[in-house]
Amino acid sequence: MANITLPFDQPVTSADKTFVALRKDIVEGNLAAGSKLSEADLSTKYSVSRAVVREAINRLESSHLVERKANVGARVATLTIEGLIELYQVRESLEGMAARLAAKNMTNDEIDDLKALLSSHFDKVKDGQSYYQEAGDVDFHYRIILGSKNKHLINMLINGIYHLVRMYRVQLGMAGPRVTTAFDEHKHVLQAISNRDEELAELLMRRHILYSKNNIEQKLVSMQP
Amino acid sequence: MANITLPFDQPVTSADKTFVALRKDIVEGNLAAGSKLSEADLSTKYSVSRAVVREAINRLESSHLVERKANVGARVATLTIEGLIELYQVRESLEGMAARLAAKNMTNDEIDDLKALLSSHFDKVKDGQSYYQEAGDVDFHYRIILGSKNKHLINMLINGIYHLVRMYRVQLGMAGPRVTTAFDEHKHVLQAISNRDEELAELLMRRHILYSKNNIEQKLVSMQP
DNA sequence: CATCTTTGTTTTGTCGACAATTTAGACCTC
DNA sequence: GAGGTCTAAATTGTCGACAAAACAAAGATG
Repeated sequence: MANITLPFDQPVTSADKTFVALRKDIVEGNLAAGSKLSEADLSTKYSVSRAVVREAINRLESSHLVERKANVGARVATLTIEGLIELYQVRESLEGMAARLAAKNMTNDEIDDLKALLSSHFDKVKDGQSYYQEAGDVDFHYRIILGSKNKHLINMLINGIYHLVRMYRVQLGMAGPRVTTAFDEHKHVLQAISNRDEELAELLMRRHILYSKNNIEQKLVSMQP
Repeated sequence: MANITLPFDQPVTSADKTFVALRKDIVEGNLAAGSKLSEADLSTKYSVSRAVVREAINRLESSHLVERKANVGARVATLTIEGLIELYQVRESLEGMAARLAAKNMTNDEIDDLKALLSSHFDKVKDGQSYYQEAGDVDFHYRIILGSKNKHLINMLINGIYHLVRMYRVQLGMAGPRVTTAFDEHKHVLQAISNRDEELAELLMRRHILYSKNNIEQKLVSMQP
């Protein structure tokens, strides 16, 4: 079986660090959505040369977090409802495939681990700790994506789309309920994977993401007319 | 022939041109798969500074055409059967979604245009001109991808995956038949889109790509044991 | 003989300066 | 006052030089 090169390479070079720092500031809204990114300003702000800022911005562009025009400059991506919908369409497609491949390629050990993780989530949900907002959900999806063992898929989702999703979540404040239902959905997806039912795993994952999209969309239109 | 050069911004800056030139040389095999990309060498070869070569390489990395390690350098992507399979899995997922969205979002005019294009293909196939190898197929898929009207999807496929697919096609010599069957598959996809049947459009597109993958895979294992 | 260290070379990473382009505002024309 | 043209400022693009890290070859040590 093809073994995957490790997913979490940590930042080593200066451009790496600036990239990560910038990404964090963008995702968390310290750099406002839609605002201009002046290379000179960022250069002084992060205490590095303009060259490394440029390289960082280039990578941010590949992550869909900034948009760039030749001879004009870069702007932080703007957040719109249409954009969110488009993003979730891509997610539905890719993560559905990830679930399908996970049903085929995850080892039994990996599946067992994931079951343990999910049941630890269940304990916390049961105890009334309404955690699950973020970390738990992300962790579950992460493992399935990695379980697909598909290099392109992993890279696109984890280095690409994922951070943009988080940017939407953070800045539009998706705390929301949907805790217990989402938990059940996760359980069913994992059950399908455990049964090696590729078709069902994909179907359930797609529905899970679709529900999630509808939920968020509904919230947004209700508070922003 | 309606060989449309697409509504994508053409290279303007020097780094853009170098990026396009490098991409071409990689896709067509002038720079061997797996070979090392020395910044200094490329700098002299393309008569630009090392800075622009670096920027071009960075973009090539986002296109999955080169792999890069910090403090070590960049290598042209290597072509393997596993890699090809993974690539087609992603294609199946994304282009399936593109077809679904095209069934929803393409205008009637766009659909009519595509019908005209396809019937012009039919004439050529009927006349025995075994064209269709490349341009026709690509053109058809392109239009559906664009018809999805999904920015992320379009960008991922056209700026990303697409060139890697072409690299595989060129370097592994996929001329192959599969002309008439592929043509029929295109016809049926378009029919579903015309009927605004999203579900069927996605299903048929996924099958079309899956068949294509199986076809290529079969060829590869027969000539490479 | 194998292994580790050292040292010199090559390659990548980072920097500051200059060139080219865009942008903003003053000025002119009608 | 609207519109256009020109100049000046600011910003991005490109370059060559230096710093730091990886690589390779020779020598030292057990």
